[in-house]
Amino acid sequence: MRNGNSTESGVNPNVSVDCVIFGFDGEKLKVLLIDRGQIIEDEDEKSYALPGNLIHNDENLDEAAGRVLNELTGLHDIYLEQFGSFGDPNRLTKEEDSLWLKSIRAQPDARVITVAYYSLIRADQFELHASSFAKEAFWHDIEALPNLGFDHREIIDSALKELKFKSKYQPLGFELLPEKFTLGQLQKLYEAILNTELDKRNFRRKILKMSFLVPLKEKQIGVPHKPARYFTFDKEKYQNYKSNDFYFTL
Amino acid sequence: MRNGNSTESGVNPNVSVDCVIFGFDGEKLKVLLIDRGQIIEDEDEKSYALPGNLIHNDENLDEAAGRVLNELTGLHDIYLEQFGSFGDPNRLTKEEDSLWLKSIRAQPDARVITVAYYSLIRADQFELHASSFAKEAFWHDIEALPNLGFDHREIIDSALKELKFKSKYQPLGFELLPEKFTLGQLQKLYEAILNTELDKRNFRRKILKMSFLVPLKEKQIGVPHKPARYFTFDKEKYQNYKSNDFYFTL
DNA sequence: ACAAAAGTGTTTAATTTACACCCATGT
DNA sequence: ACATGGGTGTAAATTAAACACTTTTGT
Repeated sequence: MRNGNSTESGVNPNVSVDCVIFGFDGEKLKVLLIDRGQIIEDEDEKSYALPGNLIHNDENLDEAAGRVLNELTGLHDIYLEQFGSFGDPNRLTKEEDSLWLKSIRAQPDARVITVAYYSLIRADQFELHASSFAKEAFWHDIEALPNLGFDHREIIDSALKELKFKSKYQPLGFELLPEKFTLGQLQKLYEAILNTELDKRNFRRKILKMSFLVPLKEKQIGVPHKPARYFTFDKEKYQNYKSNDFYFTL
Repeated sequence: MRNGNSTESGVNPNVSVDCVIFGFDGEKLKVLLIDRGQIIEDEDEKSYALPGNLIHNDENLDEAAGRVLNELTGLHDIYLEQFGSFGDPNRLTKEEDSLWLKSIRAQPDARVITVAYYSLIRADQFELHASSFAKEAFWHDIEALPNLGFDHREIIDSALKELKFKSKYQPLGFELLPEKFTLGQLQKLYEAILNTELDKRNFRRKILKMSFLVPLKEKQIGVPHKPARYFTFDKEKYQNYKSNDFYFTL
């Protein structure tokens, strides 16, 4: 069967990483996709992909994920969490995908298993700069995803499931949130992830009881309503919370 | 750097699977290890390993894990759950490990990332039959592990963490338990995993309220105390429970 | 008769849920 | 003045925690 010989120096032909970057714009959840710049005869057939690529032999998996994400989208210093590996032997066999692989890979038919990572960032706080084989990097609504290459739909579904799970069973990490935020924004984020509405008073009470949110003096300015107080994470207390396992009812 | 060329037909030189099989003997948690049969000058330096090996190019990861586990230990039809991938470039560089790899692998210096699986079974309900490069397969107490090759210590720690987490946040699956069991046995299992003592009455009330445990007519026989009723899982109700996410306070 | 684990309820404390009004700001 | 989201408390229902005695069997 298909198998990998190494010709690209230091690139491992059989192992890739893929990044599912969730973005929150204050209202809705998005995913970061790339356009591989293929020219397709039938426009409706156009497909997009997650930022991902083969690993190098001298880097570990986390490093590879960070590097690949940076190379394709310009994002850097994003906390990435591994959530699964996908290795169906047929995951690369869509017609379009294999054409595309032929155009960029030394061994386009090699068996590839991919290690998948996810993160959650503020969509509007990071600039995207597509490069390498990414013609464009852009946010797409998490509902109604476009055609995706490979098994990337499945990978996104799996990442979303993981994100939902994690958000209920442990607090969203400071890694995943902007330095300062209002409780309203935080609630909207949880609502977007869990796809439900939450009671404002109960939400605030519970999230504050955990006491790793610290109020800042700063408040919103220029908003056409009572300005909300900003909060930030106390990383130490947050770590304590994370190590004692606990549950979280919103 | 080290990189894989394929010479073993169909074997992928860069991707392996490792299985952390937890066994419960009614009292304590064990892990299934293999003896690779190395002759070591200094007996104290002897090291063991998890059952694991390279994948084939025509099988998916779950299949590979099942196959490899069977080849090395004789276990078959064990439900295996993927919980992480390990890919430090230096994970294969212990002196003894690389000697051993030279003796069994076509490309002993290839970069290998491993996809790890775990399971939990009754230690006394399965017969072990070591074969392939496993000279012996045996249960070892989870406390005080012996020297282990590669990064297998780290992989076991990670699996145990996952098992603890899962056991608190969703019920242990029927996949992981014998067909019939008493509530006392089930409680002992939870106590072994969580490494705590639980209140008998509270435990029974809570676990029964979930109602996927169904009482059988059958009771223990030959025990020198009041015989306990056997229970079994109702798989349908259990699946419902699993899909609605929920929490579980023991 | 004794040892050993099975089986069973109640009381108290903590947590969760549902719910409505005033406040500060920009336009 | 009005529209917008911020901010706040309480009562009722549910859930969690602590705790002790009787039962059934084998030896």
